[in-house]
Amino acid sequence: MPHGHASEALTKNQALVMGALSEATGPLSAYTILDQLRDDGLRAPLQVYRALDKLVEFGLVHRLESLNAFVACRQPGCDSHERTAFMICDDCGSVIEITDKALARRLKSLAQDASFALKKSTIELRGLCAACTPM
Amino acid sequence: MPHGHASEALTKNQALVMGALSEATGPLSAYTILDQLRDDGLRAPLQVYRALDKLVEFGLVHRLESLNAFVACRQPGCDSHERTAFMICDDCGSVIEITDKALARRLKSLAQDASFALKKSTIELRGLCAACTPM
DNA sequence: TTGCACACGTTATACCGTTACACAATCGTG
DNA sequence: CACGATTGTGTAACGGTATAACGTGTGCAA
Repeated sequence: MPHGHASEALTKNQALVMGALSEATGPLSAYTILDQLRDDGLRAPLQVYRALDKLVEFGLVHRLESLNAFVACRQPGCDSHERTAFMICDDCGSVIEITDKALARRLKSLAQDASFALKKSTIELRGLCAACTPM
Repeated sequence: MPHGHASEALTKNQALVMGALSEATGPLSAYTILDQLRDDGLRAPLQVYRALDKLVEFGLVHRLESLNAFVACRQPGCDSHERTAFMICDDCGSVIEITDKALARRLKSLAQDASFALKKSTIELRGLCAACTPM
């Protein structure tokens, strides 16, 4: 199996959760995932949360803090997973995932100015996507 | 009749919740606030959440999405409340509140590039503050 | 073999937030 | 003033989010 994270050998539960997120068009909550996977043998929240923890760790899934939900990573390279920004449409729920070097630089610089050892950035922009913006 | 900002005439519950947050050294969860205010007559979560909603609306309090907690706004001017960034120490829980024009500009620009009508930015940086960073 | 690391399964519980309903105070306008 | 509209309040019940504390099984390395 080629390159990096994306080819981790996932366990059964991890694969099930990853599958649910990959097929979804938008973010899913852990409990929504659980409901979708009951027929596949998942019975308890913890089974989903454990899988999600690993998938986030592998860089395959992002957690959206402002939604308490999760999305599959859509980035090609999937690097800079810790500096990804999201635009979340309050109307249709769609999520745009972006990584921007200038933004990352600015955050890094701000952290340095404050002597803050930056580990992870949560950047979630709320508003209306192009399709949902009235003309 | 909201216009001032910082000197709003708060209702009783709002003042109680604001007081709890102002005295705290760090973020408080809604339930922690409730516990602290039981002796002052607050009995139910909703009383706290209603006050918090208003305080956030007034710009006196920030919600930290990645903590599910709330902090009193420490900014002098308290403008640009929708574009504030936070550095949250994973060790001691302290919160540094900053607003940065360059950062705000970059986010606005990214949103424009995506035709995204930006309403609110959630920017929460996790890591270690200066005091908690090993030398 | 023994110990360790890790995934898994289950129950119970804690924590976060809202819905629904009812009542009181306030305020603007006719 | 009287009326309705708005806003704040109080309570109970509930639903959504996440973890604690058990215990099991497996693979692997010392």
